[in-house]
Amino acid sequence: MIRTRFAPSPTGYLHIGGVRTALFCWLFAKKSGGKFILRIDDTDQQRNVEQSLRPILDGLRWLGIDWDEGPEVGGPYAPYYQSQRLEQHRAAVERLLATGAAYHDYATPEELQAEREMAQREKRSFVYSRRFMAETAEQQARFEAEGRRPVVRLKMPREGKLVIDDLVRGQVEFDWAQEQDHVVQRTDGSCLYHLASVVDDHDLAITHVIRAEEHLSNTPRQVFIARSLGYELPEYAHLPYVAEPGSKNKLSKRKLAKYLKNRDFAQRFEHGRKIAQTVGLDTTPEAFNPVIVDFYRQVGYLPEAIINYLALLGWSLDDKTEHFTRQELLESFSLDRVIKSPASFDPAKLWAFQDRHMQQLPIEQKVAMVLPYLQKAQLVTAPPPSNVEPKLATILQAAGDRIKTAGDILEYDYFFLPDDRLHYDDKAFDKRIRKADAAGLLAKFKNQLAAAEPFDTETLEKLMHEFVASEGIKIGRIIHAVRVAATGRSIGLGLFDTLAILGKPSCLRRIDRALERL
RNA sequence: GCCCCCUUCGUCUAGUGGCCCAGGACAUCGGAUUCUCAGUCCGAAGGCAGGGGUUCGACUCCCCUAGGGGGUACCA
Repeated sequence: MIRTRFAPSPTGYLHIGGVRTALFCWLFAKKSGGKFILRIDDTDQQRNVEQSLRPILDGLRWLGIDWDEGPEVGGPYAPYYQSQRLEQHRAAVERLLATGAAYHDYATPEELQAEREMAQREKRSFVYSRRFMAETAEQQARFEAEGRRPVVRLKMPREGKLVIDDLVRGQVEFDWAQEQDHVVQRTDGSCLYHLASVVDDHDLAITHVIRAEEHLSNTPRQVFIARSLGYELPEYAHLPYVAEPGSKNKLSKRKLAKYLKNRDFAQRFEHGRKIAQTVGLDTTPEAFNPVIVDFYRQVGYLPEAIINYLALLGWSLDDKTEHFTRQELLESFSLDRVIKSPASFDPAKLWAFQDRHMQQLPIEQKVAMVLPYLQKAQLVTAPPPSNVEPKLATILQAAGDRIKTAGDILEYDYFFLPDDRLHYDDKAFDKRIRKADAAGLLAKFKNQLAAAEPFDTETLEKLMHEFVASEGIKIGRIIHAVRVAATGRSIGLGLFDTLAILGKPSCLRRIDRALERL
């Protein structure tokens, strides 16, 4: 049984790169009927773990990356919080000490630093002299008499090689002599991450450690710990990290300002910000940032699109397949087709996936996605009046692929605004009505509309063509004017759909209002 | 400094010695279609980091250089 884990720290947000790692772990486990475990590495978090974890848990759930064991779902290997496993970590350190794989060290930081600098000056790698190593009680007593306090260090091998068969990188070799005698337990008795991680992975029966490549260099010390503890080694797979748009630096939440200089990034951000603001969300970089998964949830992206995009960020099936459902991913994913080099996050490409997945979404589901945005913008009450959902379905039908994220519905607020609260875009009004000298035509066309029966798309289209023919004008002269009069804007859905959805009374009132405005 | 990893169009990638004067996708730029917008269709431009080998033949194998990343913490 394959068991993989994702082990986030409770940082308060779910990073897009972290999601990619979680996704690969999830896919790998699930495709073979294994288990995906969520473990919380909260050893250095003092407070508010619950609160800092919330966005991570919610984000993963929203994306459909569900965990078989972990917070809120429990499991046979509980607890799944690293902070609740301290006893096991300490016990492991004791065993390391007992078998001679680790020792008490009484060197001061300054003494160590001096050795390090010496090594650097001599252009060789630093290896601790073990001058303050204490392996017996007598040695310990002597150092303690000098007022020194110990840490526990690994007694790493000083010869030979370690060969790791990494599932994405192939064979990677390390010289043991290059490794440090890393600290595993601090003076205050607390344990360090690598020790805790190895012990927890073993205790949770993790078979495959799939994680970011920043841990590749850390693997030797972890292998040493695991071996010394008599553990069977897990398989390792080190994933490349997700890089910034247009560079190979690691994607970072803190560099939003820099990323916004990238045109695509800025466009997607602006699009999202407009939506977030109209529904009253916090749009500070802390809360609203395209590097964080919440951004996409708030703007109304589809989890399926994000999953599809992220899966292809560092993995591919072949030279042409790009569109994957979750099920298809589960069927075709494999670690050996994971790329070794970092991949830049490209918001424009994510957008293209969003567009495609949205186009394929059935109307009823779009209605359900979009409705909350109208409610948050106070254009529709909650629960909605009975006519709203059918109306929304019609709008979405007419909108076709113009609505690319759920929040885009807010572009069409004019379908929900009372006629007397319709806002006119001044530029559009000026150009298409005032300068176009369209008042007379509008008034005439309004009379035609008043007589239209039934008031549906086909009838209105026919009406318009007859009108244009009888007036001997180009259709452009009237059609844009009508659009601006009815919606306040110069762009939108097909005009006849728009008018039909608005209904006759609204259309007439809005044209009147536009004429009065002149 | 030392160790490890990585390097194909702007970006994501296909490519495991001849199928490649390198294929697809996003983005870009043209053109067509439409009442605007979105889309759709057609087309264009754009790349094997550099240098040495090996080979009849190299994007593919080897070496070197350069660039990027990670580790080298009583961080995770």
